[in-house]
Amino acid sequence: MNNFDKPSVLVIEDEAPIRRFLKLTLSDHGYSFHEALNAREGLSKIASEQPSLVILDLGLPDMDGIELTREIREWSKVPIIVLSAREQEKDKVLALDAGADDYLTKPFGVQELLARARVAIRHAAKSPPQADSIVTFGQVKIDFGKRLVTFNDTELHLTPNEFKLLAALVRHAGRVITHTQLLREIWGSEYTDETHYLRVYMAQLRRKLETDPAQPRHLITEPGVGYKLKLD
Amino acid sequence: MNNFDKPSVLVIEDEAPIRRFLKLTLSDHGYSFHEALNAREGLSKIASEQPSLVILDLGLPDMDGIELTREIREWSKVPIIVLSAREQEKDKVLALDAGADDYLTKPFGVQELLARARVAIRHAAKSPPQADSIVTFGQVKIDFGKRLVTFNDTELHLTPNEFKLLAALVRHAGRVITHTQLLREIWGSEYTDETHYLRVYMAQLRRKLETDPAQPRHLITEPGVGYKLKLD
DNA sequence: TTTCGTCTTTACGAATTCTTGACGCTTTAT
DNA sequence: ATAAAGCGTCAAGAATTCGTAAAGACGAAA
Repeated sequence: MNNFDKPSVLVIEDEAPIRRFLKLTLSDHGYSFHEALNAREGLSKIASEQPSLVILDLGLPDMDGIELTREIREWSKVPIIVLSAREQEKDKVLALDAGADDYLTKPFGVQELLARARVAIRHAAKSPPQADSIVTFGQVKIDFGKRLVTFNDTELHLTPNEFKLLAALVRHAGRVITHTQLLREIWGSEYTDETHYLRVYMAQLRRKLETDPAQPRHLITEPGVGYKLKLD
Repeated sequence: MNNFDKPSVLVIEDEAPIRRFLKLTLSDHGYSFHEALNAREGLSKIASEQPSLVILDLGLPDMDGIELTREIREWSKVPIIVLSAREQEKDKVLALDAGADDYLTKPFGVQELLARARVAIRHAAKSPPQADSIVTFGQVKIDFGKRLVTFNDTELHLTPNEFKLLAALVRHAGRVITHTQLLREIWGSEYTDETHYLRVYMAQLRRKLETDPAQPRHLITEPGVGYKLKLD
């Protein structure tokens, strides 16, 4: 659902090693990662994070995984991939019929999981020709699905870094994001000291998106801390 | 697609015993059954029978199953479940990225196959009906049914790769598609670094489809990201 | 075998984007 | 008040990415 730039995955898994493993592989492959340690937390995070995919371990402490699948399906269409140690056919049939979209037996291969994740997300993207997630502020409109930004309804061009920065700001709209956090999200964690980059790119964004770049109304500096995007 | 009475399944499989076995089980479980013994026959029966699901064996005599999957996906969204004796992860990834919706290793359980068939058909039921097979932009007209492209009403010839690239662009018309995504859809997931392929084929497409190839109005470059097709 | 069409690979100039440093302004600390 | 630090702006050179043509590789058909 979160159409900004990266697809996001919610992993519901109580075993820490597998969770860590999934976090690494998924983050490495361009997914933003969220986690829940039990069914209850999983349900609430599906609602709050709106992930584009749920990966769900059947053996959770507080609720049967099949039951959880059914609960999710009562109100959400988010793709679900079930992981399980159980290889019996009966389990697979139950999970799939409960509403799961795929079923993988542990141990599974990373590449296969990633490929099946792509299939699940591809399905979801095609389903209802859902409206793109569009964010507006001032005279600016951002269509993340089309990667299109308009100012006063005239299309304008953003470079990759400009767009990534804008996306990061939108992702955390309304709140302050620290320099470190922004640099990590856009350039990677080796660049957390290059606050210089932010100054240059914020200036470029303001020049393109603000009516008066010298008096920004939306791309706000939080001195000594970071930046924030004011919507409205 | 045949939503009226029974869902129909097309099995593309050269080994007679498996074919017979599938025929029995599927018929027993309320599916109407069609069969094809090779890839060529499979392609033509998908067009003529419009099945609601294709079950496809990778080891066909006349064409690589992965390639067949990709060919089907150029013009059809019918759900595809791949059967294979090969359990290697690489094969699964290739098939799934080529457009298959699921992958089962032989020997497989009947109940599991049936459950996965239900999932596939459930997905298809949710997605919107087949997209229009004729697309126009500028002076270009594309008829996907006939695999025919005209410029100013004069027919012009596209090579297989040119056509695949164009089809991928049309499939995502209006939005930016990343290099990785295009390469994955056209050449497969092992080619995601060969961005130079895109450059030469985009150039060839522009030469054939744009009035002024140096100033493209429809086949647009998004520097550092990918390409997009602007209709209108 | 040759021929033909297509695909793959290479090379290089052109275009775009990124990085870097300089400079001046403002705010904060001393 | 002065110094120091943080910020905004600009622009030049570096680095990357693109477009294009053309040559070699490959396979199918004659």
